[in-house]
Order: sequence, then structure tokens, then C-alpha cells
Amino acid sequence: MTLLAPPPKSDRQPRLTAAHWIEEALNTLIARGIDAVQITVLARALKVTRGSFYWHFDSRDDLLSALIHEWRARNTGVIVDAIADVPTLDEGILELFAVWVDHTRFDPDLDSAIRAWAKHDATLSQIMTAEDDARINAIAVFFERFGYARKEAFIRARVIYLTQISFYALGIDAGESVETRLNYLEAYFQSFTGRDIDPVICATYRARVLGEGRP
Amino acid sequence: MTLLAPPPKSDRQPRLTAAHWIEEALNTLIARGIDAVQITVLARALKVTRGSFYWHFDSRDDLLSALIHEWRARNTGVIVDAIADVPTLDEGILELFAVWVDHTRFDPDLDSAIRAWAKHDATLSQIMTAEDDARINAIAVFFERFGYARKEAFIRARVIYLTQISFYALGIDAGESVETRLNYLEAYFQSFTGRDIDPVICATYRARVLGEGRP
DNA sequence: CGCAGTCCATACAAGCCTGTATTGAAACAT
DNA sequence: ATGTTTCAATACAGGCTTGTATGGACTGCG
Repeated sequence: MTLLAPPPKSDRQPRLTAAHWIEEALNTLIARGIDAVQITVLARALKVTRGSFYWHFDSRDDLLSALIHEWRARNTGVIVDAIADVPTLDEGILELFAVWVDHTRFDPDLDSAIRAWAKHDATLSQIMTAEDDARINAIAVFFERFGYARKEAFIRARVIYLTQISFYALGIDAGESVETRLNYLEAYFQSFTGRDIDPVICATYRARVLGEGRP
Repeated sequence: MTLLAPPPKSDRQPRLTAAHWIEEALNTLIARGIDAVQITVLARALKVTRGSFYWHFDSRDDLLSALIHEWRARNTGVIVDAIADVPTLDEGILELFAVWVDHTRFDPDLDSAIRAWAKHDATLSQIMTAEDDARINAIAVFFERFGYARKEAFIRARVIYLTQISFYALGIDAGESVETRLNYLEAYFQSFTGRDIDPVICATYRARVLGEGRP
């Protein structure tokens, strides 16, 4: 069968691990949706045959479970943690903004893709709803800490969270530069909180974001 | 082949039209996503074989085009029209709320399903983005008409629109009663506009919505 | 009555995907 | 060096989907 002599194969290709498959699966999940996460597709992308896959996983469902697990490990709790102990309202809101922008802490593409998947998967939908509720609730508690009445805090939490989720869903964040978004900062703050942002804190934040832009 | 005598077939089954296929396709698009819109699946649901489909349509792509066409005919312009000529800010916002709730004017499930589809279809994505921009812009113009500065109007338009889109995406609208939502009405209004709603207009609106609930 | 148009059933070719079973080839340990 | 473990290629069976080709049944019309 093997007519050709084995090619040099010099540099010890580190064989694939389950993590490689998960990574590739996440990529295609984000790029093309859950229905496109097919073993054949992943194998092609990884330049390997499906024989490898079935060594690392029992089945496709096994892989899909791993994807959900991976999402929970990455994106769950990030938002809740971000505002748990902020000292002022202004810093809390800006911390939220920072989380939205810092894709190493919160991966919006992954979140969107999982959400789209959940739309047609009952059990995943429950998990997603619970996560959304936890995030909104955390923001509501945050607002309450700074003098907002219960009902208003809840609605403002919803508004700020839902706005951000759509921001990703519509791809607005992809088409707008950091500068443009910073230009809208005061307006967003006023809209979300009903108060004006502290100019000093605002300026500090601007400098920080622009600084991180060019490390 | 036909061993059995043809069953009574009494009541002249009005044969299927392309519209029937489109309707069923929209249903499964909403329920299970674009990848589930398969000729075989639709035929099963319509209790007909695929032979029928290929009489009404050239191919699956032909059907998908029809779906997009149908969406444009139904959902495009609805939001823009709703607030084009409202006399006051309060009524405009409430008119927007009314549109969100009145699924005969605006079909959120269809909109969501098309949006999810567009996420992985470049050309459809462009159409969707254009539609979103048009809606947001219309709301921004509306805010400007009532004294909001250009930048603030734009951001407030975004916030109110994006909030609503997520409302559907997260399925919050499905899990909350009309009464609950009406209870939050003042809070939403304050959050979206930065002003307090006129109590009289508010009461009138409440009565109207509750009245329509039981026709 | 017969003919044409409308609509659907059936059968077939080709492609794609999953899962299993078996073989093959490196890497590691004894 | 020899055997075991790790990972991947290959081959096969079953199922599902699209698209085409063709024939049948029903309708309306001349």
C-alpha cells in the first residue's frame, strides 16, 4: 500500500490532542455555526483523517459536550467578577466596558455562537438563560449598591447588558474603531446610568484604553 | 405498483402552492435554523413528496431566496414607519413599544431567525446590516426631532434598538407577561429617554395594551 | 370525448456524514 | 531489542440529502 517512502517527517510533529480538536471545533462553531461542526470538516482543517478523531472522542456528541464545557470555563463568571468589588459607579461601568472590549477575558464571538446554538437546543438554552440571568442580576446588584431603587436597577442592568449583547450580534463592535467608541463614551454612560461621568475618571480610562491599543 | 385502490380523496385537497412551501420553510427556519430547512423535511411536514417541491421551485437556493424576499416584504420598514410622524416623544417611544409587542406588524422570531442565518451568509449579512442601520437611524432622527443633540440621539437610538433585539434573542419577551412588562414601563422610558413619561399618556397606553389583550 | 396543463409519486444517481473495525506506524519503556 | 502504548490511515456499512427523469392522476377546456 505505502508505495512512497515515508517523507522526512523531521521535526517531530506533536500529534494531536483532544484540545486541538476542541480548538478547531470552536473556530468553526464561531465561523459557521454548530451544524458545520462536523468531524469530516474538522479533520480536513487539521489535515488528519477522521480515524484520529475517534481515538480522542467517543462521538460527535462527546465533542459538543466538550465545547459547552470549554465555554463555561472561559466565559462564565467573567462579567459577574468584573464588577463585584468596584468602589464607585463610574469605575464599575467603565470596568464593564473594559470587559466588553478585552476579548481575552470575555470572548463575544464564542458567546454569540453558543447563544445561537442554544436557540435550537433546549438543554443548552436553559444553561444560557441561567448565565444571562446571573450576569444581569450581578449588574442590577451593582446598580443598587450605588443608590438605584430595586426596579430601576434591574431595568438599567437589563438595558446595559442587552445593548452589549446586541452590539456583538449585529457586529457593530467589529465595524467601529476604538477611537469612535471612546468618542461615544459620555453618551453611553449618561444613557446607561442617568448620570454624568466623572471627567477625571473618564480621562484616565481613555488614556488606559488607548495605551493598551499600542503596547 | 399502486396495488391499493385510490382512497376516497373526497374533499378536493386544494393542491399546494409555492406559498405553502414558503410558509412551512419559514416555520422550520424559525424553529430549527436555516440548515434544517431541507426539502425532505418540508415535504414530510406537508405530507407530500419532494416531487412536488421541484415543480414549484428550481432548487433549494430558489426557495431560500424566496424566504429572504418574504422577510423583506414583512419586516422591512415597519419600525421606520411607526415613528415617522408621531407628534410627541412619549407617544413615539410608546409606539415603538407597541410595535415590539404587536407581532402582526413586526415578527421578532422571523427577524431573529434571519439574523442568525445572516451571521454565516455574507450577502445576507449586508442586507441585514443595512436594515439595522436604517432602523437605528430612523430612531435617531426621531430623538433629534424632540430636542436631543445629534450624538446623544444616535446613542439613545442604538440603546433602545439593541436592547429590544436582545430582548428577542434571549427570549425574555417570551417568559414575561404583558402585565410584568407594563410594570417596568416607566423605568424603561426613563432609561431610554432620560426623561419621565407623561402620566396621562402612560395610563392611556396601559389601558390600550390591556384592552387589546382580551378582544 | 379527448387533449393539454397542473400537480405529485416513484425511482435512481451522486454525494456527504457518522460510526466501527482493522491495520499501520511511530514513540516510549523495559 | 522487543513489546506496549499512542495516534492515525483505510475500508466498509448505514443513513440521509439534493437533483433529475419519468410516469400517473386529476382538472378544465375545446
